[in-house]
Amino acid sequence: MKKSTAESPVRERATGRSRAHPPPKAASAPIAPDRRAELIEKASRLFGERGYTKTSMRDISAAFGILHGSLYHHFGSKEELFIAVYAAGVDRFIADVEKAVAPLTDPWQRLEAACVAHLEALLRRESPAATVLADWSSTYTDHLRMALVAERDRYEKVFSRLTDAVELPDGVKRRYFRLGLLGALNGALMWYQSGRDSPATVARHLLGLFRRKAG
Amino acid sequence: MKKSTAESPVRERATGRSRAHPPPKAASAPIAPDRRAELIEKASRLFGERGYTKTSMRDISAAFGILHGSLYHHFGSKEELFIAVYAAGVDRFIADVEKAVAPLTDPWQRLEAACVAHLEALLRRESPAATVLADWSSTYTDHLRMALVAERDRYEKVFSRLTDAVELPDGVKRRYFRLGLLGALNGALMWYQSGRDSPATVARHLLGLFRRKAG
Amino acid sequence: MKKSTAESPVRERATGRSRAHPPPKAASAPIAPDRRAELIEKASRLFGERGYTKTSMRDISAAFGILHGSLYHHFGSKEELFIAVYAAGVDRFIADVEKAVAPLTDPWQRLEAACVAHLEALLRRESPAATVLADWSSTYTDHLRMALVAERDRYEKVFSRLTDAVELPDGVKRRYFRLGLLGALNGALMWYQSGRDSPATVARHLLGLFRRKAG
Amino acid sequence: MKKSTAESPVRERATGRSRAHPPPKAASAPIAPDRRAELIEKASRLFGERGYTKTSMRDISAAFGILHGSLYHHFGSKEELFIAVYAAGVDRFIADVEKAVAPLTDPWQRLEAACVAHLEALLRRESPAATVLADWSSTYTDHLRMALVAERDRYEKVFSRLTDAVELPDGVKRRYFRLGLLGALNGALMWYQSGRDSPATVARHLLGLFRRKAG
DNA sequence: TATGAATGAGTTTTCATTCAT
DNA sequence: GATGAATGAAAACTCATTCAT
Repeated sequence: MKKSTAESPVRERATGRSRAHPPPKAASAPIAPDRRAELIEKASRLFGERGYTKTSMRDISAAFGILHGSLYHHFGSKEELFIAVYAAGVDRFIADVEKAVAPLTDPWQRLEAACVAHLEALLRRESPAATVLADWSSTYTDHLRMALVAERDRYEKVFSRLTDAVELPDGVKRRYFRLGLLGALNGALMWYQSGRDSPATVARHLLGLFRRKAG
Repeated sequence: MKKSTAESPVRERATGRSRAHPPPKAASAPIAPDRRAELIEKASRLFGERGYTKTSMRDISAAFGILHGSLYHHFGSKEELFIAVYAAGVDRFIADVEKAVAPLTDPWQRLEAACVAHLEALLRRESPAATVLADWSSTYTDHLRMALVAERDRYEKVFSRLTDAVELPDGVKRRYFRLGLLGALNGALMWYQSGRDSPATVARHLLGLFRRKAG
Repeated sequence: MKKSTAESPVRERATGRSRAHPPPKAASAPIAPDRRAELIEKASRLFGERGYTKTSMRDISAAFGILHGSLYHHFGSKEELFIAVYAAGVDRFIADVEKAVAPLTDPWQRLEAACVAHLEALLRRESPAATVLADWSSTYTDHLRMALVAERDRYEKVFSRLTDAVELPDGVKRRYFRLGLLGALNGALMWYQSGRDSPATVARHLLGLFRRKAG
Repeated sequence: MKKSTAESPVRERATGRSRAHPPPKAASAPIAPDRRAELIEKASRLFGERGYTKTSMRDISAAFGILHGSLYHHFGSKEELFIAVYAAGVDRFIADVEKAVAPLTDPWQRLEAACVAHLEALLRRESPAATVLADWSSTYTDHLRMALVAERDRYEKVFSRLTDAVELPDGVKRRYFRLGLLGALNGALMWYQSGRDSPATVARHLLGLFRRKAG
């Protein structure tokens, strides 16, 4: 729902069906505006909660109120669906991070905002992207894994720009700085318990561990 | 349950190799010396490579040279087997870390040695413990997850002792320091590529990111 | 049923090309010129290559550039479509044979020309008629099988006229002569390999096996 | 049943499990002497009647009185089962032909006996081998087709020996003689109607069409 | 005529588990 | 301890067909 309107040009690419001819009869048919997007949304939640293997096409179709055979009208395979879901999740991560960063100019402030946005999105656990950005289960097919890696890289590229802008002490390799930071954040998926510090606080604290006074 | 109390009996059973001097074995029967340990070893490798869901009892029994029905003479269920395997993996992690740390006295040196040992064990990927210390797939049953968490905690307790000994700047919470560090290390599971830096080098560099001159 | 009576109207509809001089088309509407014939053509090729069961309505509609639901505007069912396709194939077989035979008068020469035409059409494999004239898969419904038999008979009638005209030695039953000859020819579907003798050569040689000097 | 005892050494190869160690405890366990052979027998009949695609694993398991999942205890896949069934059928064809031929010495008499045995086995339709020796549906996977071709060749080799022994007029290629003859016989699968001539009579008549007085 | 969505019954296959021998 | 047979539930996927728009 949230995402069915306009707002992110990214989704166009993510869903794959870039709609060559927009519905000309706009006024007459308010029927299914974007069943597909809705479906991705629902599947997202399930995959996010139960993981890839333990979420069956039956589960998804049931949640969507159709028979499982009918799912294949929309997606050719479970993998295809998962990739779409994942891509949508990455889109959202990127959007969140970019929105958080936009108004700021100081590199460290921008990075901090990004970490907060990242951790919040991660712990919201609305999409498997959350999980998969962090965890690397051996559960996937090679084919699937490759598609997922591509998506993950898409996100990391966004993150790289932020870590690259920051000033670091001599001898610190940017690559390890970035990967270490992301690792530290993503680890929270395993140990974070709501009730204690907020995601934002945790994110700030974790980033603090990596930050030096002067350099 | 059985294993959550004492802390050592578990290891005995699980790995079968933690005892320096072999049991007297005088009066008792010369039964199966350690089929069980062998089984755990084989299962370990499979679970480690393919993950829990994608490793079937058939696969394991085949690797062990028996029929899948026969596995149930050794372990009551797949979960039970997995927990044993996982516990054995944790044992090994602990053993590795403790061995690496033993000859040293300086806290930071000890921690560094531990990080190196940890990352090496992790990337060796010989056991699912590796994966599961790091990744938190939603693949498991609640029951299973609880058992696994207990094991993970067993390991983290060992790690805590080392991070607790280290001197940190004011304002750094030890908990986040520990979790951040472990997260950074475990993240390598996703991005480490043999051929570039060695696990040891990576571990040292990552730890370096968390280290301050004075305090 | 529809097609079993008259014998020619079927062909008209099926192939759409059996008419030497184009229909006057004066008064009538210039509707879809022959979408239907085009469809049959496309379906023909698919059924011919993959067989009845392994060719799905999806495949056909895709080859035709429409959605599978839309196929049902043209044909009420898969069986109906297949029968039409098959009938068109038989039409073509008949046309080929008759064209080959037309200029000749000597009975054996006419039969030989027919055999050549038959085998060439068969091995071109452009239509399931090819296959089905020869193979009798148990794949079909009773209903379908009956319709197909009727079509096959239509073809065999043409062939009968040619074998009946030929002079045979005493004691040779014409029925077995005809069926044996057709069997020998159709068998080539299984073993013919392009690159060796041409279909025409093979046909002549096979017919030769059935031919006696005097009688 | 018929085939579960001894009689054909061929079957050993056909079923593929040549039984390394014969059951030592012969006297004690008369339980399932050859479930596998029984299964092949049942499957044979079904495949023979309905064809490969239209016979489901469900059908087979039902006919055998077990659940469909249990079939996979005996055969790894439908294709594997079909190949076993087919091989068993070819075995029987070979056995029939060889038995019929054994007491005779005159080449033409031997060939005639073989044709009779062949056609009788074919029209008995007890196994898909019957069908597939004759029909070459495009229904099969490449993998399956190859396995089947190998089996068919095994049979044709037996037949070749018989056609090779016979004296033929000059100019008749033995290859086409053999293939033409088999084609003529196999064609009967499509048109034979019990009630008219017996298979033996038909076979003799068809062979007669290929036979010359002197040379 | 065509589309897009859905149906419902079917397919093969996988797998943890049980149990008599 | 091990075997071999079977269970039963679930999985992903296919496909002919229908129908409102």
